[in-house]
Amino acid sequence: MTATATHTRSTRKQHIYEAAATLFRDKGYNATSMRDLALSVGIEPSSLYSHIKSKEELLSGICFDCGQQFLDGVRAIISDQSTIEDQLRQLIFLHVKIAQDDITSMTVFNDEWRHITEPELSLFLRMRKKYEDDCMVIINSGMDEGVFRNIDSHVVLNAIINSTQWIQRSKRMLSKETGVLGNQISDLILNGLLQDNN
Amino acid sequence: MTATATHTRSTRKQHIYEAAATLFRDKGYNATSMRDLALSVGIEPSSLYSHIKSKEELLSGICFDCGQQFLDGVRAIISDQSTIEDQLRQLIFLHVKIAQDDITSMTVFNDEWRHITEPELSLFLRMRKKYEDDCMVIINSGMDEGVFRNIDSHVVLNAIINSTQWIQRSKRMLSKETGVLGNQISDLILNGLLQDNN
DNA sequence: CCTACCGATCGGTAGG
DNA sequence: CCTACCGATCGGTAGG
Repeated sequence: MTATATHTRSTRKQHIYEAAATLFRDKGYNATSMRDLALSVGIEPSSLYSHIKSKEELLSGICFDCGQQFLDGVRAIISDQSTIEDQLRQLIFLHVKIAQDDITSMTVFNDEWRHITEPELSLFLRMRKKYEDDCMVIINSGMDEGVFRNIDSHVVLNAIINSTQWIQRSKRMLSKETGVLGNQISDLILNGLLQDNN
Repeated sequence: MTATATHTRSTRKQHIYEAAATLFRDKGYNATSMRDLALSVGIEPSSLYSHIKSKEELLSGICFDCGQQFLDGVRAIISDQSTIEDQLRQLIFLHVKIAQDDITSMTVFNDEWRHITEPELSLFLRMRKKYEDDCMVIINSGMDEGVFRNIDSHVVLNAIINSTQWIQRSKRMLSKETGVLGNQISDLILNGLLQDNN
């Protein structure tokens, strides 16, 4: 629904966004120059400005798009009426899937968002907070129902979010099947590392 | 043991390193100018070069120091002869402690190391790899002994490393007592989120 | 530790 | 989409 949402971009604009996401991922936002980007797209640096307003617009556009993917995902999970354990599994799968499929957006979303400036920064942080709150609903429900143990919910939230964040940097994990990897991470978080001593 | 190890720095040099670590943490390496740093230290930009060789030296120095802390820590854990479960707990405590105590170095170590250039970059990556290998020794021993369940050890390693990484960005977690927070994270990773159904 | 200064590079604009 | 170009800022050096 944002002004820069994917489906409203022309093909060329889309191409520029994807090249920018790749460069931001590899070199970081500040280390990527508009000349780097132009070279990667195959036009002169000044020609970029026929398609985009500024370098900053690229960054915030990428971050908002990725954030929207997470928001849509968690809302679909909450509204479908599975068991709480299953919802937590789905939440982990959502993270694994986005990390594997949308690798350029994901790294920028995780690492480079802090270079967004106001007023977009506040909007972005609000979006991120809304997402975390939605995740918290699942975690807290599980504790209320007695399905989950009573651990500081912030610790749990961050364990989930961060246990999938490194995937994007590991070739080994990117090529792993989403279902297998998702189950391994879910299993670790839900059942723990210790062998059951029955 | 590195040439830039903390104990070999003069007080002024030390002051510059700490100011740099804080700025790199807050704005990122590329967005921090030597003029920013000079202002923070209270001298003219060019005067910085009486104490340090280059901006890059600051970055790699900070990263190597933090890496050394981790290496020393994990080696102490391995060489002391506790149970495997206890060693894993100590490993998580090590991460919590460094994240809470050495907050400026830690963020730079986690986020900004990729701006190190060769030949230091290779050295840094080798150091990081050595640390991960040491951690793997603990995880794999636990699985061999049958104490830990058989989960992809890379998944486990990253869950541990990343489950403590976010601490540095949370005021709430920085002010929490190390022992309490360390136990909560250890408990989650060792026993899982699910309530035992006895 | 300072003044003075350098070449390189930056994001972006004018005008077509 | 290009040529030509701008003011600002960068990391770093010379010389004292």
